Amino acid sequence: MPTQPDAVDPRVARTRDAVVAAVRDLVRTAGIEAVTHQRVAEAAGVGRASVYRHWPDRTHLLLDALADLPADPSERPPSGDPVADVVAELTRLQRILNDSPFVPQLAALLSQAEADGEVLALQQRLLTQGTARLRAAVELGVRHGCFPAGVDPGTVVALVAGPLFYRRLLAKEPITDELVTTVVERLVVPGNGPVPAVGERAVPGG
Amino acid sequence: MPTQPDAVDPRVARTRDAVVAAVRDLVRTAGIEAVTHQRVAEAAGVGRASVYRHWPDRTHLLLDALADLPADPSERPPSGDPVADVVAELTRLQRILNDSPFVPQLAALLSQAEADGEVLALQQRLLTQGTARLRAAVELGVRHGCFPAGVDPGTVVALVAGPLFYRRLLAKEPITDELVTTVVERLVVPGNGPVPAVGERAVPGG
DNA sequence: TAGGTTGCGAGACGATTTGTCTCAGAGATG
DNA sequence: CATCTCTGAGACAAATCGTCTCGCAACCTA
Repeated sequence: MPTQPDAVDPRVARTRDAVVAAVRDLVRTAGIEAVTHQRVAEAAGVGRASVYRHWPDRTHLLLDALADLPADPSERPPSGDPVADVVAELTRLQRILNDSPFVPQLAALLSQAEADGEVLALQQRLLTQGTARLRAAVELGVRHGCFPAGVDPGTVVALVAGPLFYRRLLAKEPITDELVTTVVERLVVPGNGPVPAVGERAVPGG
Repeated sequence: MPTQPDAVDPRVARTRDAVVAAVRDLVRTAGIEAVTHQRVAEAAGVGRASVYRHWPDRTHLLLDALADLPADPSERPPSGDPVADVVAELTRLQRILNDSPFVPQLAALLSQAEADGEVLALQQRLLTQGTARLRAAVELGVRHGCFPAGVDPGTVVALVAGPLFYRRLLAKEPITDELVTTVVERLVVPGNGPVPAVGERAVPGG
């Protein structure tokens, strides 16, 4: 009978944190292959039985470690200007994707989702919640006429977010300001809203 | 001393083909995790020792199985019209990505590439050769003024190919003609070239 | 067709890994 | 302080890994 619903034995929290951190580390440095109860236990400085106790199989080990999107300290409420909000969201995505530890986790997640239903569900949930604000800004922009009408918002999201993921996941290059700028420039209906500079207007023209 | 440099013992070819097919099957149906010398041997109907003989480790097993991009029967030489060529390439990419067996392989490749240098090299090579014609069309289009000037061709490639990969790899939805059309519409400099309808340009009669 | 070569499947083998279990002790709770 | 509960250590069987050997059949060459 727990005195408080949220009360967690500090020992449990300790092992949990150590293990999750170790799994993330392993995914980043040695690939998803390396995630094994044994190796995780060693890396976390934790008994092997303790790992089995809390995570009966690899999937749950990965689920817990990949479940959190990296927190973004610079989150701001939507400004109401669709273009500015899309730029803000893309810049946020740029920062997250350029942050190196995240990419191997993402790749592992995608790969694992292809074969594991539970991981697939997690991946879809993360994608939905990660692109929620981008989608909101896009829908607003379509209504305001800043973005082309008659196009499925989901298509627009793919249109603007896709290039960033491509750069980082496929081409394995950092996402430049130029890419973000170009993506938005290409999207905005001409004459229907200036494209604000990303940071300091990265590329002045040529 | 082989009489001919290309002469391959039929027995070797037989096991090789069976094993490569089995690995592809395993990646598709059970995930990259399932790719084990043992399971591959069983699935291929081949002795375990034979698998070890030709593929000393998992990496080489995966390399050989993932090395080939799916052949595209409808490859046509570039028409010289940049817009038409970009559409043709994107349609080709659309077909390849919508072909389900390929996506799990791709996801596995990306994930593995994060931790394995050899796989990374292969992935980069495949990407380069897979987007070569798209890049050529893009560069031509930039020179002709159909596409915005002053933009890095690599950026443009990310711009048009990214959304397709996003749709399939992240959103896990099939790539619609609408997406392809919108991607190209958004790219072409207004008034500098009509966007051909995707449906009409795709496989004739198909 | 005959003879030497070579890859094959089968399986033995020790080492390692996996998943489960027990147990004593440290740490948390009240 | 007394009572739980989680932990680390390690035992244990089962499964897997990587290597090896062997006899056989398929292959190539003459």
